[in-house]
Amino acid sequence: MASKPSAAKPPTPDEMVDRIMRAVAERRLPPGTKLIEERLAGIFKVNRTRIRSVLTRLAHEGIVTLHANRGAFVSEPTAQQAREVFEVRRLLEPAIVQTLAARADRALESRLTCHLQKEAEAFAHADPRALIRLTGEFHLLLAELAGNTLMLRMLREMETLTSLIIYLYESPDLPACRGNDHVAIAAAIMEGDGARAARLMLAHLAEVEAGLDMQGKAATEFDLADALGA
Amino acid sequence: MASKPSAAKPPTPDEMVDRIMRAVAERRLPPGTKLIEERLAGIFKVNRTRIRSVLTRLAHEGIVTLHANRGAFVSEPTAQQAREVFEVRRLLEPAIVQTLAARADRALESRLTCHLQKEAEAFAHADPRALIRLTGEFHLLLAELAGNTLMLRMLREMETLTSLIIYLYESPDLPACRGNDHVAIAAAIMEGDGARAARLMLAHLAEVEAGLDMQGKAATEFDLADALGA
DNA sequence: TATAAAAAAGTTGTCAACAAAACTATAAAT
DNA sequence: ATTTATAGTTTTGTTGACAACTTTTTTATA
Repeated sequence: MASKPSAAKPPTPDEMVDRIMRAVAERRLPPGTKLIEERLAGIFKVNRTRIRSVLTRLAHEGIVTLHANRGAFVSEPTAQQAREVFEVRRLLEPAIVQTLAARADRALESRLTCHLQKEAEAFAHADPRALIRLTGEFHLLLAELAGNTLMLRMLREMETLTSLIIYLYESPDLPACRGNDHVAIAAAIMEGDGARAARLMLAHLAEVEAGLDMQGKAATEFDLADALGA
Repeated sequence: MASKPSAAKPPTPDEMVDRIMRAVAERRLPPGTKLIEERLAGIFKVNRTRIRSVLTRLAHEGIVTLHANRGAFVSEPTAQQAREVFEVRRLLEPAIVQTLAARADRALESRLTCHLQKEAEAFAHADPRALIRLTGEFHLLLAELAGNTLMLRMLREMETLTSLIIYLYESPDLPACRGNDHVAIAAAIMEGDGARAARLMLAHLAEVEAGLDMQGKAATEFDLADALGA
């Protein structure tokens, strides 16, 4: 009876941010989607003012783009922005796994194996939405286990951006991290081999980035701008 | 006549964010300061609604902390948060200078030498406020020159946090980067010696962090919490 | 039919007033 | 003298209305 009351409690701003971020990460809100304030207010049963602050926050994280007098849209990262995201991730995430390998214990192992099992299940059940979410959350789990909340926050943001980037630039192959990269990285961590874990993570990120085609869409946008400016 | 009209144009949200961030970085707004919405609205000649969104943004960057029904305060980073900031900076900034060293050219050199000259002048004129600002801006200049806007944004945020951290935890010696570290780093960059530049930057950050005393204040806070919880 | 102007609808930006909560000062009581 | 209760003040949180701007639809004209 209490599972889904029609008149639900109003969600906190954090919950709304999370739900929108998740929707973006799971690609239920593709890049370019317009986010109408009143519509969202209706969905969350909340005043427009609240939505406004939520959109401000999302815009600050780059997940949403605000156009003056025109509203909020799910961001469409440019190729340049995409490269920047991967550049930062290549600096942070290898360091994270190296740290984790140095202090690998039972609790950490169980968290990792538990997550990898979920990924395997999603793959086995051919549940692409869950798989997309889980492959992203693997990276966040590592950051969380490393215990640096600042870094976790930054990576959460970049992970969502990465989801948009993959949506925009990936060749049709669906899953971002489809190989067994995650398994190999986790194994290196649990064996305490930090250097190998870091190397594998770097290669993993490079592979994902290499799987993108950053010419197509971004190029047309630039051409358009040039054409109008000339 | 147009230099400072009493009825000035209303500043944009970005300008207000910048001005508050700068005031925090220059320590005119010390940690713990309460930021009263109506007061700010009066100062900027702007509606309270605008101030509200500005404070939301600053809170999202961690420079300001929001307490429900109690308002906005300039953040007082904990020792834990301080360590996290330096951990991330140690990962990003050496990489930045390494990149710069690889593509050092005339334009880059002139930007660097120009900035170092300003630092020297501020030091010579014994202008601590300018010196504090400039030492912080040196790190931002490097990020800007590296051309990664995402990283620049992150470092801007962390630089301001660092200013708060130094205020809270540094032993009485004033300037954060008082040595000639910046000069040495810039020299290594301009000589194209990326490895040395990275090593110097890492040492520089470690030195600044080592100059902090993260026991005192944070310890009392934790003790208080423990005492009340027991 | 195609193009351009004009009207209508929809959405965002701004504001001021009100409600709720927290803080301060004063007074009463132990 | 210290604590507790109470009233008053300040500040934040919320709401609804309206103005300004965009987009869409309709209408008029070539």
